[in-house]
Amino acid sequence: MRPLPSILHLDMDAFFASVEQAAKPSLRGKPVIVGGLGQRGVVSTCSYEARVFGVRSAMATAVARRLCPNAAYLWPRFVAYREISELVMAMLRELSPLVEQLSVDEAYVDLAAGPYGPVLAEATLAEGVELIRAIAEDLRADIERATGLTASVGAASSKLMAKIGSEQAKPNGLVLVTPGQERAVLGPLSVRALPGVGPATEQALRRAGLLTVAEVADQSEEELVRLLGRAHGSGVALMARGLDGRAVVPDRDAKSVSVEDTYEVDLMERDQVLFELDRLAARCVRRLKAAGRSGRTVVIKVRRFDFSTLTRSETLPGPTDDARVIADTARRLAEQVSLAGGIRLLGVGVSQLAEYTQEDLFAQAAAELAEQEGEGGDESDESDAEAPPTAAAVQPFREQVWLPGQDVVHAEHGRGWVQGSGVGRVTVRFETPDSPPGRVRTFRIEDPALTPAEPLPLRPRGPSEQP
DNA sequence: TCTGGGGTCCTAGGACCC
DNA sequence: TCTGGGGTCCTAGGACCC
Repeated sequence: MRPLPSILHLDMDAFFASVEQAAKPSLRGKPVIVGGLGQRGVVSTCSYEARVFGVRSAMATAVARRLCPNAAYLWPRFVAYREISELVMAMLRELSPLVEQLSVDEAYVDLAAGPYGPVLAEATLAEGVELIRAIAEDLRADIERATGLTASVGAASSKLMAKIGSEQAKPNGLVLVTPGQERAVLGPLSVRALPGVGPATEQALRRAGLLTVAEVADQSEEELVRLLGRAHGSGVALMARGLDGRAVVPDRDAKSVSVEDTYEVDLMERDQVLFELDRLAARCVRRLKAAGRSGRTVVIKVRRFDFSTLTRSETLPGPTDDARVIADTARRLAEQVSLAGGIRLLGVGVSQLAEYTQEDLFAQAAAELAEQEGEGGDESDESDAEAPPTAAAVQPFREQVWLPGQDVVHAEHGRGWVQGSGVGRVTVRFETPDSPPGRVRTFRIEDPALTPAEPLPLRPRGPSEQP
């Protein structure tokens, strides 16, 4: 393992909720809960003020509402989060070309591969540690200046310890694990602190009387393989001893693309299921094409009323990105599944992805052209006739839907966000990232003066607003 | 109070081939 | 007439992560 703690793990603090507080001045210092707000929604992220009430990520929103009825409940604004994420990731890339992004708000950075690498290579342990500490603190300060958001950072000689470090640093902190201190830091922690140890592994270890990382580290690898299986057992054995030689690898190509929907009311009818599979297949194909990929294996996912979940898959002779082919395969797979009791969730995915090279694109375009010219309108007419009625055909004029948290602009009152809506009214708070907390006004939902808007960039907070 | 949506990796059994 | 081992691919399910 490397002699200096030159791997950083950066994690934005309560990311979605913090973005909302930065964008919406009236929510600063208040409990904010971001997630699905429907009957079957779950919490994505909640602010630290909400955590005091026991609210947690992945909790049913219905539970959160009982624990913290006075919080602000907001739908996620992914466009805004992605913009800020790109800003932060660009800052990380200035420290090293080796940036491995784990999610929208989390990444590893290998400082040894960047501009500080040569200096670090010459440094003593004490010098190196101080330089890395300074780099990490500068980074956190830069991120806060640029976005108004705080991040926590762990620095260590391995990914494992850097991640443990950032977890311990939260919120708004830095923890640097000095090389050699790994086992001392890990030992007292719960086994759950190890990445890859979830509820099932925790239970398996608990049945063997192992609760802490130190207790796991005292077991032989053979014993852990016996308890947890080949790959997982040896992985846990190494991690518990603080051993982790994994390299920081900049982002790999995706191996699958999938989309899924949980329905507010369980689907009972076969026709409904087939219709939804068509929509999901179309969405999946849009994402596939946007990524310039095609796939060979089509998977459907079905979750029943009782939460039991199954998948069915079929591997095609060659890769495709054709919506018709994928939808037809999904429908065929659905015929193998009983609908009794109702369907809560449907998903469509594609794996065994292939790169769509230029050649493939031309080949495919030529094939499509030949198909259209050769076969005429017959085939497409037929498949259109078989297609179920679309939502638009059934309900051509959908009302404007106003989601809590959504950005809007009013012709007279300017920029604001939707605080809530119901019974034909929508309530808007008029404020922007750099305004003081704003006033609330209520409109008819079809008020033509009110329209959806793009998110505003976050501005750094002025000194007077610093806590 | 009731469980999202997007992924990754691993395991195991059966088919098929040599 | 009975009996092989190994490798690869496909399918299904499960654990885990954010």
